[in-house]
Amino acid sequence: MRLVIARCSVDYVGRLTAHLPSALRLLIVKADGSVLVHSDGGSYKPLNWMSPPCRLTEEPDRWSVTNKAGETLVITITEVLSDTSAELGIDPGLVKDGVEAHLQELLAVQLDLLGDGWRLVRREFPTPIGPVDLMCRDGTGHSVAVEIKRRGEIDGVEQLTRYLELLNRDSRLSPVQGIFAAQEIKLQARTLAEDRGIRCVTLDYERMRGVLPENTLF
Amino acid sequence: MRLVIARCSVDYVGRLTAHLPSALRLLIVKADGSVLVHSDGGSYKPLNWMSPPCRLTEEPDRWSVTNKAGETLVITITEVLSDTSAELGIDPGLVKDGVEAHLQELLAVQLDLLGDGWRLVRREFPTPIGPVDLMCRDGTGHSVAVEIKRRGEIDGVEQLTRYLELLNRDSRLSPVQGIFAAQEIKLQARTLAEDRGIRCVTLDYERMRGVLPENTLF
DNA sequence: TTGTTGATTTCGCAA
DNA sequence: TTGCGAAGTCAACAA
Repeated sequence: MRLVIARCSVDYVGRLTAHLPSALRLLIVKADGSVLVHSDGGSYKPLNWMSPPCRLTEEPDRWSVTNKAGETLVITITEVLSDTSAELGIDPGLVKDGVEAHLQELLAVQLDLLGDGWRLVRREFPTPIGPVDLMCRDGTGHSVAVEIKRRGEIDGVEQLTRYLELLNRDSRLSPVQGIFAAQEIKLQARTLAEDRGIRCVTLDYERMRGVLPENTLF
Repeated sequence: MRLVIARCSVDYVGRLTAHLPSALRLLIVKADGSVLVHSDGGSYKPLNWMSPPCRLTEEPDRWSVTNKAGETLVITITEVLSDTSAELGIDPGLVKDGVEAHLQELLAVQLDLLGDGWRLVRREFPTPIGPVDLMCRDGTGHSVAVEIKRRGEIDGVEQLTRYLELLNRDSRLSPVQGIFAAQEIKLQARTLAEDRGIRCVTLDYERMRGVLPENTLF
C-alpha cells in the first residue's frame, strides 16, 4: 500500500464524468492497483476512485488509471507533501453477525413466533422471479410465504406482493398468505402491507438469538 | 488527517456485530473524527469504520470510537509501524455530470423524442406518494406520466405503476398513460412494464446532450 | 457470465 | 429531522 499526500486535481470519465478542482488530498494505491482519492472529511467513500482490476500509469505530475471497461481516472499532481509505502499482507477478513441471513436462520427454527403448529416447507423457496425467504404451512395447513428484512421498507412489500401474486396462480399452493417480518418496519411499509392483507411481524434479534429452538433442546 | 499503519484487531458493535482478527492495516482518522480501517485490497470500502459525527478516545493500545446512537468501534493495537499527520484543509468537492437529473432536464426539453405535439405539464409533478419525473400531455391532450431512470429495473416499473394507479383516480387527469424511459432497460423490467401497458423508451444520453432543443435554437 | 438481493449501504434533496 | 430515491452504488451468492 502506498500513501501519497499531494495537491492534485482529478478527472474521471466512465459511467459518468466527474471533476475535482485542485486541493490537498490523500491518494491511496493498494496492492491490487486500485486507487482511492480521499479528502479530510465526508464518510468512508472516497471523493473519487478506480476499483480493481485496473492499471496505473505514472508520470511525474500525472497518474492515469484505466480499467478494462475503458473508464479512466486522471490525477494531475502539482505538489507532493509525502509519499510512503508499507507492506500489509493479506487481510484475514471480517466476521459479521446480525445480518438478514441470521434472522432467516433463526426464524426458520422458531416458527412458533408466527403461530402454533407451523411447519417449514423450505428456506429460499425458488420461484421464477426469485427465492421466497421462508415458505411455510400454518396450523391449518395453508401456505404462507414469509419475506424477511432487517429493515422493512416499501420495496420489501412490493417484492413479497410479486411472489404472492405468482404463488397464488399455483393451484397446489393457493391460497398463499403473506408475512412481512423485519427487525424494524417503517409505517409506510406496514400500511401498504396491511392494505394488501399481508401480516407484519416485528422480530427481536437479540431475543431470537438467545432462544434455542424447542426441537434442539434435547 | 492522521495515518497510522498498525497491527490491530477491530470490534464493531452497532447495527450489527463484526470482528476483525489481528493484522497489519491502515487506520485513517479524519478531521471530523471519523475513522476508517483499510486493508491492502478489496474496494474503496473500508473493512470497518465509524462515520461522523463520532468521538475517538485514545489509549496507547486501544482506540474507542463512539457515535450518538451508541455504536462503538474498538481498535486494539499491538504494534505501530508509522503514525503521521497532515493538514489537508476543506475540499472544494466533486462536480458530476451524466446522472439521472441530467436525463430529466434533457428529456424535458426534447419531448419530441416521445411523440409529436407533446407538451410538458411539470417536472417533479407532486403526488402524495412522491414526485412523478415528468408529467406531460401527448398530441391528443391525454396525460402521460414519465418515469426516468439511468438504468431501468423492476423497481422503477413498480414505482411508475404506483403513480399511475394513484393518478388514474383523479378524474381531471384520467386516463393517464405511463412511459418508462432509461438509458438501458433490463429485459425483466421491460417485460413487466409492457405487460402493464407501460411504454418503454431507451434514451441516448450522448445524443440527447448533443441536441439543442428546437425552442432554444433561435 | 449473468442476474438478483443485501448493505453498519452512503448521499443528496426536499418537506 | 425525517423520508425517499439515486448511486460510477459495491459485493455476495445462485443459476
